[in-house]
This record gives sequence, structure tokens and C-alpha cells, in this order.
Amino acid sequence: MATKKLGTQIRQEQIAQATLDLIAAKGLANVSVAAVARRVGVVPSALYRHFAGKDEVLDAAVEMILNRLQANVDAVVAEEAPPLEQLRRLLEMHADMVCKNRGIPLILLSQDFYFARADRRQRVHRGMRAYLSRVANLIRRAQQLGHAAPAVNADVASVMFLGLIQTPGIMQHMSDGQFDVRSQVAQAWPLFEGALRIV
Amino acid sequence: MATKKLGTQIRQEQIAQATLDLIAAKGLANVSVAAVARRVGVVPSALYRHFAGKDEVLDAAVEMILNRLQANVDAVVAEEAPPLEQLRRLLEMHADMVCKNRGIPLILLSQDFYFARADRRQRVHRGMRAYLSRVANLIRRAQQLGHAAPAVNADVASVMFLGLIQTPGIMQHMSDGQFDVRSQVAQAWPLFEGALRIV
DNA sequence: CTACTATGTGAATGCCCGTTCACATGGAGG
DNA sequence: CCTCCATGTGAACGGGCATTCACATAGTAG
Repeated sequence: MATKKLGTQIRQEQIAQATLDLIAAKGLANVSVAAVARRVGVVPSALYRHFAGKDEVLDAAVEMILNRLQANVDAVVAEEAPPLEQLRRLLEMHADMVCKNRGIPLILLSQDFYFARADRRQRVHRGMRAYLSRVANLIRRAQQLGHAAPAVNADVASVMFLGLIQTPGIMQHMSDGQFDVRSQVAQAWPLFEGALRIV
Repeated sequence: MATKKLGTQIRQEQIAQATLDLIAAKGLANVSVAAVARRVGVVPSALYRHFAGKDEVLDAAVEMILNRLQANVDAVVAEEAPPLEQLRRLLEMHADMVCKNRGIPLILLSQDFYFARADRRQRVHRGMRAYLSRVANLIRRAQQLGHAAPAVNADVASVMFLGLIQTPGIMQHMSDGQFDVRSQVAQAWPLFEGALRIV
């Protein structure tokens, strides 16, 4: 009725953000086109002026998350610090992200999301592999500097590193916010650092 | 038509297992009552002879998983071995479970599953906490025997331990089975053991 | 053999959802 | 002020889903 008319680009961003918010609040499976439209302040059919369908809306939301993750990793790597310190910062930043926007682990781990279309899974998989690869490189640099044992397999350690934040993120959701992600991560880091020093 | 009649208890087990299989194959959101019934070899409405509704079917599938996890811990604890060796065995068994039935991480991590009903989330949360608690106890015993550093927080380490298997499970699914869970876990264990020895 | 109960069947129901379409309207450019 | 196109609207459709129900049948106890 009294709805303002806005350009497609603005609407697309609004819709993607509304989708993210709804996923965080209700879970991916409980997000309907109607709910997204309502949150944007528009009628359901209006969404189809800006997206071909629901799939494209979800893709846009995922892309938004991946971009933010990428930006965060870039920021950490740009800092001037020893590699292990950069890793610690990375862990810290991810813990903050998980605490602030719970929708992020929700959609990235929501496996149902990937069954519908394989290319979507591959897209996220490539994103994770890129992330793991950069972590592994940081570990290798630490090894070159003598901060980590050469015997450690950097790729294996990088997956382990990811587990440092992923599992607490899951615990947080399961406990309905009771689990203290930041505390867990802060205490787990020295253990991980110790693991890298084994001979 | 030519369907044999079986007792409710047998059917309930069949239905729960079929649900697990389907979740592994198609994802939780894509599992319908009709699909479960078809896999059991029965007509959809027949399910309602043995379960009140779809929710109860899903609950039964989750219960089956939680029971298996507990059984794993029971089996490992029953063995005569040092606590750290028991932990290693537990990790190995868990990895086997994840490899054999990919539906396990899928349903446990499928967050949408929990949004519908809070009691369901609490049930799984209690199950995970029980699991983590027993892991932490094994770590404490290792500390008493001098196999692990007393400074290590056993609860923090137990979450870390869970991450050793959880993240590889996710990677396995994302990579469509490419990721080698057993290899990752086998190589990550010595690192984790090293982490427990830090001072 | 009979009768009863638990189990299985197929059709029907109602709901929610994604999507489409004919129509309305706002707002920018002439 | 007028025109036109992008954007917004409301109603409708079609499909899939969980669930129900009247009826059929297998196994079993007496």
C-alpha cells in the first residue's frame, strides 16, 4: 500500500540481510519467502522483482557471509605480527563473529542447505578450503621461524584449528547461549599452541 | 499389499534406522514421512500405527544415535588400558561411526532440527554434555597418573577433543566424501596428546 | 474354525509454501 | 504536467506435505 519504491540493488541487499536475520532467529528451514518479504516490508510477490526465486535469495545471503569472512581473514593477515600471534587473533575474531551473529554458523553448517544443489555446497567448500589453506600457510611460516615443530602436518593442524572455533559455536547454539565461546577459545588456544610444539 | 505384518517394536527400529539412512542420503529437510515409509516397505499411513507423528520418528532416530555414542564410551571405558589410550580408541570409534553413517553429524548438527522444539535441543545438549563429561573424566585420570599436565583444564580439553572429530565430519560432508576423516583423526591425535602435556 | 486385535492400505483432507499474473502506482525524465 | 517503466499489490494456482479415516487383512488366542 504505502510502500516506497526502491531500486533493485537496494532491495537485493535488504532482502539478503533480512534472510540472514531470519536464519539466525528461526533457522534455515523455517525461513519462508513470505517471512523475508514481511521483514523487508513488502508483499511476497514483490521479491520476484529482484530475485528469480528463493534459491537465488539464499545464495545472496551465503555470498554475503562469505564476503564478510573473507574480509575478516584479510584484516588479520595484514597485521604485522608473528604467524602464531596472527592465528590467535584469527581465532579471537571468529569467536567474536560467532558470538555476535549466530546465523553464520547456522547457515554454514546447515547441511540441508547443500543437498538441494551441489554447486552451492562446492561454493562453500571452496571457501572453507581457501580458509584452511591460509591457516596452514601461517603454520608453515611458524615452522620456518622455529615457532612450531617441523614434524607437525600443517594441513592436519589447520583442520584442528578450525575445530577450535567450530565446536564451541555448535555448543553455544545447543546450550541456547549458555556456553561461553570466548572463554573456551581463550583457554583452548594455549593447548593448541602446545600441540604445535610437540616433537 | 503383500506386506508382512510385524510387531510395533520391530517396526519402530526399522523406521528409526530408515530415517537415519535417509537423513544421511538426502538431508534432514528433505526427509518426508512418505520417503521413510517407502524405504521401510510400507505405506505412509502405516507409520502412524507405530509413531504418533513425524516428530516422534525424528526423536527416535536421535535417541538411537545418542545411545550408540554412549555405548562407544562404555565399550572404551571397559577396556583395560591407560586413560589416554582409551581416549584414542574413543576417537577412532567415533571416526568409524561418522564414516559409516554420515547421517550422524548431519542430524546432530542440523540446527533447524532444534528450532521447532526446545525440549529436543535440550535432550541432545544433555547427551553431548554427558559425553563431554566422561571425556573430561578420562583426562583427569590421565592427569592423576601423570600422563597429562595438571595445568590443563579438563573441560576445555574435552570440547577440544570433540572438535577433533566434529570438524572432520563436517569437512567430509562438504567435500562430498573426499575428505579422509580417519586419516585426519589419526594424525590429529598425537597433536592433541601433545597439547595435554604442555606445562 | 472363529473371532478378535494389531497391523497395513488407499483415498481423501487441509495446510503451507513458492510462484505467477493481471492490475495498480510511484517517480523520474521529457 | 504527462508518460512510461520499474516496482509494488492481491488474488489465485498447483504441488507437496503430514495426517486422518474407513476399510482390509494377517496372525493369534480360545
